[in-house]
Amino acid sequence: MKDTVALLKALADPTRLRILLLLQVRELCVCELTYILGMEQSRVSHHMRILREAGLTTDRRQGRWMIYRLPKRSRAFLDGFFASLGRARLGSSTRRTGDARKLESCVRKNLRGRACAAPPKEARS
Amino acid sequence: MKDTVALLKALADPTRLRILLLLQVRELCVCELTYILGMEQSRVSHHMRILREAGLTTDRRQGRWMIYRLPKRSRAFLDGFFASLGRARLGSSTRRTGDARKLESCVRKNLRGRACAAPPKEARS
DNA sequence: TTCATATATGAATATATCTTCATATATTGA
DNA sequence: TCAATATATGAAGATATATTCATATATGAA
Repeated sequence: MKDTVALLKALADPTRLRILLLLQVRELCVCELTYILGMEQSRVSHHMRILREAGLTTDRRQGRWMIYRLPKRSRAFLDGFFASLGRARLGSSTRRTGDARKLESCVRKNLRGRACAAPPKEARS
Repeated sequence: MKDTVALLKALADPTRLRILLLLQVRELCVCELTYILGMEQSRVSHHMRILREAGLTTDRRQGRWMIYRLPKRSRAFLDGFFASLGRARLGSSTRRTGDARKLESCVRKNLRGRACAAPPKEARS
């Protein structure tokens, strides 16, 4: 029960849901998430800690970047979990916030280590 | 997204999870829940308001009692939702807390209107 | 109407969670 | 080694949530 509540608390936050939806598409470093979410780096890191401690994500260091991803078990769990919520609830609203679009631009332009340092809440120049 | 987060917040609480698991078995009035959970009546009522506003429960008045139950849609939703969490997580721990046992004693002895008034955190005399 | 029971609710407090700021650590490259 | 970049983290402040206490409302029965 305690574990379940802890897991649900980790999931019951809009920022963390956004992060999980993004990680379903692709593994991401903190600076990419910072760029996509338009938030401060420390804020993102704090959320990543909560996700990690809930067992939802794993990370590995790659050079200066810390890469977060969904391990297989989380991926399977989240598929079922989001399905139980009704995927219409989440998928569409993600696109609405532009997360998906920004993620694509990270992928396309390989922004890691470049636009990452851009100030939050701004589009890249 | 906002709706989803609100729903998850309603679910991410141990007391409310206990209540939902109990309502999966049987509709219950507040005094029965107060007895089973061993909590103050106002505390239970506050939680019931949150569950109601999240659309998870409905209620009807029956005499002096307010009866809460899971409408069909919630029942279906919760089946899927709990399944996605892995039912081992919840079912067993509910029995451990004795909720199931106390619920049975409510059912068996038809305690509504009798043991309901018993002070919380005590077994009936 | 008056009393007892069942429930709801506002307000105060307690507690938990989130965000921000400052700063520490780790890595890379000059 | 020094500087720059990427990330983590402790602490303070801000905000949200939960609990308790007092009290209001509604019902049924005497």
